[in-house]
Amino acid sequence: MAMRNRITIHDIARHAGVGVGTVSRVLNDHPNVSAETRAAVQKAISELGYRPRSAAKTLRTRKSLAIGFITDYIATTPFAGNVISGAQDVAWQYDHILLLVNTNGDPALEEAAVEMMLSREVEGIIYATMWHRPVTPPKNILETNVALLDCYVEDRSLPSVVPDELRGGYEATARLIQSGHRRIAFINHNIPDPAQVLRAEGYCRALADHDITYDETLVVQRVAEPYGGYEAMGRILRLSKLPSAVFCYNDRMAMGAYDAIKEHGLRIPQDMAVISYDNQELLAANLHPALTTMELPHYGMGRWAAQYLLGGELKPASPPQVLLACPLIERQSV
Amino acid sequence: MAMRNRITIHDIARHAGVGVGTVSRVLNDHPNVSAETRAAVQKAISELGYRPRSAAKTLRTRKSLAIGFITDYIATTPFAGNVISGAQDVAWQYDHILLLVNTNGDPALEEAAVEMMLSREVEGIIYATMWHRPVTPPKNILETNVALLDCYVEDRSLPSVVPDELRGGYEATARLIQSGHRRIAFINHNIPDPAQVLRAEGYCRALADHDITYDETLVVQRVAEPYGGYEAMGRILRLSKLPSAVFCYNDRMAMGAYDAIKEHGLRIPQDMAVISYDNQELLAANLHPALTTMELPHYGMGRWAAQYLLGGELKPASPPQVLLACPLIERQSV
DNA sequence: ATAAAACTTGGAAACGATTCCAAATATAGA
DNA sequence: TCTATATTTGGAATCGTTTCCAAGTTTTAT
Repeated sequence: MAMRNRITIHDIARHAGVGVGTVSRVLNDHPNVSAETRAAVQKAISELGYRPRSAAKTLRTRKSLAIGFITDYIATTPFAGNVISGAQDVAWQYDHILLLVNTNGDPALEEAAVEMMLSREVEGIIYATMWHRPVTPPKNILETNVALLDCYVEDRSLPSVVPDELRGGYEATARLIQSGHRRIAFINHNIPDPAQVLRAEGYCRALADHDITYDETLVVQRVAEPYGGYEAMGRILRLSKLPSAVFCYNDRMAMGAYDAIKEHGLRIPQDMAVISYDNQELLAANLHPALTTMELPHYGMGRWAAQYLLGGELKPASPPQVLLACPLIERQSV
Repeated sequence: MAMRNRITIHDIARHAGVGVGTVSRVLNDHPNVSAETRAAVQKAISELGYRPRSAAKTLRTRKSLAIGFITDYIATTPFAGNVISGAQDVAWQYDHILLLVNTNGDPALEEAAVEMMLSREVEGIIYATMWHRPVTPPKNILETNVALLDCYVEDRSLPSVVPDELRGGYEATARLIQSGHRRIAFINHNIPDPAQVLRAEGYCRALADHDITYDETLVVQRVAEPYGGYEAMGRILRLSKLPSAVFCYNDRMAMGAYDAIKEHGLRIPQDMAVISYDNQELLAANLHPALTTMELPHYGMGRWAAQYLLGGELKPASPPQVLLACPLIERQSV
């Protein structure tokens, strides 16, 4: 293998009887090359099996046709593939490639990764986290363009794309109300993070908009795992006046809630409707009944970030803070 | 942002009062540079904020310090992160970066991706699939080093790393036998693929090694989804002589089997032990009881592939076909 | 037919590193 | 002290493109 390809643009030029400038011109299809010349060069290229050396091009043009992608916990989440896929799809569309580094959240590694990417003169860097939160990226990242994905900096000084949690919380709740539910419980995460507070806010606003008074006994917070959901639901089911629906912070908690509901002898959705957040296919589609849930726009965020970096629009003075909608995935639990 | 860094090795040389060769030498810590000179150069480097242009280095040395990573369905599987993480960890250790392209199985895109990577003079390419199967990679991939990951070519002409399905099937079955089970059902996928046939083979051998006669009524094949597992288990539970344990093709089928077992009024593991394959955390850890399963060595395959490409050992004449063990993850279902 | 404008073309210079060679300097051995 | 050897050093050549300029050719307008 690896038979080294030593053919250069000069060989092509000689073989086609033209100058190197001309070869370069046809390679980059510049105008102002006569049809015959172009054909001759094309022929030489295919005859000699020429392959351009991208390092030489990058050196001369200062464009690497690459964007960096730095992420934290890629291995521990099923969402990673979607965001990478989104970024990759648009990168490819612009003839760019993704330089990927996974850091496991190690700041030293992050900084080294950025340094490596700067050396490679990337067009920009996507800094992605696997759950929505504020971050402080290494400062050297400011030497190129950045797009924060599923995260943001507190002072909003960097462009960012995150899920529209508030609207998601609102719409989930509204969906329940629309089905006739008036007494709706909310099982939330017990640690404040953007998703936690914004979904709660959405829940409240939806209630208010439909003249349902907020009942604090209906919202209970636990750890965001199935057993947390189970506990929370258990508590709710001990209430004297039961709700007819529940909105869960995520699919994992909903999974636990399912168990509690079933153990309590209630049917889903007839006796208790359930809606949740994340759309972890594996889980949501396979629970009984299948779980209705708000999807996190991972693919879309990937696309947005790459598009922002490569789209070439002037970067506005104040960095955009984009919220992407979380589509409702209807299944059987409502 | 993007304040262009125009400092080169020549600026450093001038500022430090040395020649460019010397600067290069300290940059690559070659021996034969006096301590004072080295210090002076280091000083100049940090004073001027020099950052090497990797394109120039690559052009001259023909080493890009990068490896390609081509994969098919990255978005649709929760395993993608693990294999990328494995590859990335060793790539980084060798100061290399991953160039990632996701192709969704499109052969034209695959070929274009390889071409791009060849232009970039990668050290080698990892060609990874998301489920174990034979493949035929684009021919141009042969112009560099390749490592096939979770796949192989029929004629075994390319190095490959895959899970040791046979041994996994054997050990899963043996684990059940070790717990005293003698009548063991096997719910398998209904489409022959390497995992399907090899796990079945492992099951058979384990039985044979423990003098249990193979009973074909105990093995039933269905689609590899929860409902397939449910159907299969239903069929098994209608047998006049019930097994006391079942080995499932994957966690998803096991999920369906759980439902059937519970509906039939049996307890897991007391009345029916369950073991399966894949270790999809999200599922396996959250079923009740938590599922004992064989883990697919995704991280390990990622490491192996990158190590093979970068390790620098002479490539043996006959390409290695590596089998990686699938560790048993003990939970509560056996 | 001629001048002006528009296309084509060749090839030198540049991008920024590494590598090699020859020269300069230091060290050791006698 | 002087030569032989080892260590340091500077700088030209090189990697393979793109870009620019000047020159040559064609087309158009008058």
